[in-house]
Amino acid sequence: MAQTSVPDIYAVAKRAGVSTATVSRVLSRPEIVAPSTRRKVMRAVELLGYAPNAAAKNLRTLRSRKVLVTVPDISNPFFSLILQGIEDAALGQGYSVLVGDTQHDVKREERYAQMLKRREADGLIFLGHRLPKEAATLIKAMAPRCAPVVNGCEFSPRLGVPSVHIDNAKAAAEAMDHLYDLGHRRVGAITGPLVSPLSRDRLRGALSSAKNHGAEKDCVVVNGDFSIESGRAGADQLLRTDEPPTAIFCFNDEMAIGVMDTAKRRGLRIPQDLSVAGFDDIRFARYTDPPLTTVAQPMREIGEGTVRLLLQILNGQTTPPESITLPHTLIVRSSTGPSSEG
Amino acid sequence: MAQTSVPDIYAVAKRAGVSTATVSRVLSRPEIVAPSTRRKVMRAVELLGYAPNAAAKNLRTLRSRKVLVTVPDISNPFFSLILQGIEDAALGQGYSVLVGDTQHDVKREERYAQMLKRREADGLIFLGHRLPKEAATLIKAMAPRCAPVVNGCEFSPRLGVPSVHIDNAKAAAEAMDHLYDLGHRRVGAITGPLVSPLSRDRLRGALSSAKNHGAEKDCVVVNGDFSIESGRAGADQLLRTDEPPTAIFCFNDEMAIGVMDTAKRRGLRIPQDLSVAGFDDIRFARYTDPPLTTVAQPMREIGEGTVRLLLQILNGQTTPPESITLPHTLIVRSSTGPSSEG
DNA sequence: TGCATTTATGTAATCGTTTTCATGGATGCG
DNA sequence: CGCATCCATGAAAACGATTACATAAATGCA
Repeated sequence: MAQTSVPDIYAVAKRAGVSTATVSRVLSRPEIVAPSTRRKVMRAVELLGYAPNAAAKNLRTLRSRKVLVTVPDISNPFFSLILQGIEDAALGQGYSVLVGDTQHDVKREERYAQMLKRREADGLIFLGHRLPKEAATLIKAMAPRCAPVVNGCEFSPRLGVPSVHIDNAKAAAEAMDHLYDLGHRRVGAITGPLVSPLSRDRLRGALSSAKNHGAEKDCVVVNGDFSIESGRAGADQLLRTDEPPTAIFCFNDEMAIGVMDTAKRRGLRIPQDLSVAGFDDIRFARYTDPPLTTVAQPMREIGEGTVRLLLQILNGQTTPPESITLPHTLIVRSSTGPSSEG
Repeated sequence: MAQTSVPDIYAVAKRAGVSTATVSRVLSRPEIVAPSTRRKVMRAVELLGYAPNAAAKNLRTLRSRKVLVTVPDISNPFFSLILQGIEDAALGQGYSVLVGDTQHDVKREERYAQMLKRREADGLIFLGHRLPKEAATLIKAMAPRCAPVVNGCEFSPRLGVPSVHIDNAKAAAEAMDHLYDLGHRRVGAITGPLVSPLSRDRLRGALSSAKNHGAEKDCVVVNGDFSIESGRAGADQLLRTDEPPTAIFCFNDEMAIGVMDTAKRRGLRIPQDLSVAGFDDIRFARYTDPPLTTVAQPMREIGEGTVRLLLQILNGQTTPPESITLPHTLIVRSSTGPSSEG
């Protein structure tokens, strides 16, 4: 009694009195079939509630119309905004997004990359700094920048993969310049993990600014890992010295939040006693107390850009795409102020 | 010269000197094939770098081993933590996650739900409050709670879909009780969109607490939409009255952040002049200034729970699963304090 | 009107697996 | 030793679409 089974293309063809080829054509290139048949078929499709089986289609066409995105930590607002940009752009192009939260774990990164080989996805966008081995193999087997693999945020020419990113060195230098311009001399910096090119670039930029201001000797760098906790630890380390810095530049906003928290607990006022700057401009940066001076990255645009690059590769009509550098902006709020030592 | 094409199961079979059936068996149920053959096959698999084509497998088995998750806004830390729980649990069970950021848009919700019909995914976990039409059809065609559709956060018996959630009414009541216990009498509440059962439940709980404390008349409710901005607007509305509330309970943490921001701008001290409580305990709640009193939800566990429910349905061995209510915790930090009017 | 094109449709091969069924050899048992 | 079972394997039929090729009808043009 109940028509339980899912209708297939044969059911539609039969119902419309045409062949399956025609049904397929109506659904994919309606313009090549006669209007009258088109209507017949469409009616049957609607009547039966038919939708083509994705697996069959993928098998036949050898494409999945899916993009795999590996992200170090979805719950990190920085990454989730990029992801949103990716998802949005992908949807617009008829692709859907498979996400892999790698939790910074190599094993998981590799596991997800395997999905490429299974043709579970047509391409990979990875947001970490490590290129999975599986992807590396794929790349070596193809012309440079022709493998369907794209990076977001990290830029490293060695990887042989196009990426979308900002000029991290320049951005970091601008943040430091801002602190020096306010009259600070002893400036601390809390980095991210230095295995990532992104952190190294920022460090390079920060140090070059210090040098430009003749303050290299007074610039002390401690390593962090982008967590609030490590911002705290870094602040403790920097502030317990005899001549503590009067300003601290953190390589992301979370660490800056940790720094402010620790500084306040130590009775320091921000920015009067300590200026703090961050990086990323996550949504909450403007609601910290005081609002955080930080470098804004165009997260959504980074995400959208990676999709654009990937599709260029997948459609493969043009020459292999170049990496894209997007503009950043230093946003001065009230967590930074003139040095009280001036 | 270059062995460019991807190896298929025939290549492996040939190389190992067995049939494709055997290769398939080695890969899916190794224990049923003789150890010697198993080794031969595995060697060939590794040599050729073979991985079974997902589309072919899906087509043959009629399962995709994918879960579709629609989330109103990935960049919202509340949802992204749930998503992380989902992703984690799914990976553990050999499923991967297709994410759909719906941006609260019905069109997009429907569009994603279509993927179920295409068998792009085996099941749907939706985190909003609306059940997509496509899913509703599916549900009606099956026994109650047997369709592969599960909800997270929202509980509404009417939907006919199991869900994982906390007891929102009780949680809201506890938050309000806490304020009344501190001696507050004029308490404001800023709700979420009242179309969602979750907000309605919280409102019910909040009002019942007010009633229990004989403070119904002094409880004023304004509507918000879970954004920081709406928290600000709500605060303005509540605070510009003649006898403003001495405490405000917000239905999420973002709005609480907005409220604190506005209150400070108006020169109020928190908690001395105004107590503020939130809901969710997002990561930043403990780093606001002062740290936010809020109701903690077990986001990861909610995510994991939805996967468990969904897999129960998909494996369909047991009876259809019941909804799950997880425990919440009121976390008292320093954004709430005794009423100064006491 | 007759022939060359064009247009609309159908037939059937194909995508790469899994799995049913059949089969031959090895094993267990009296 | 002979028969019943069991085990390991292979041959071939699905799974549900797309599309190259063939063909018949419609059209254009002289």
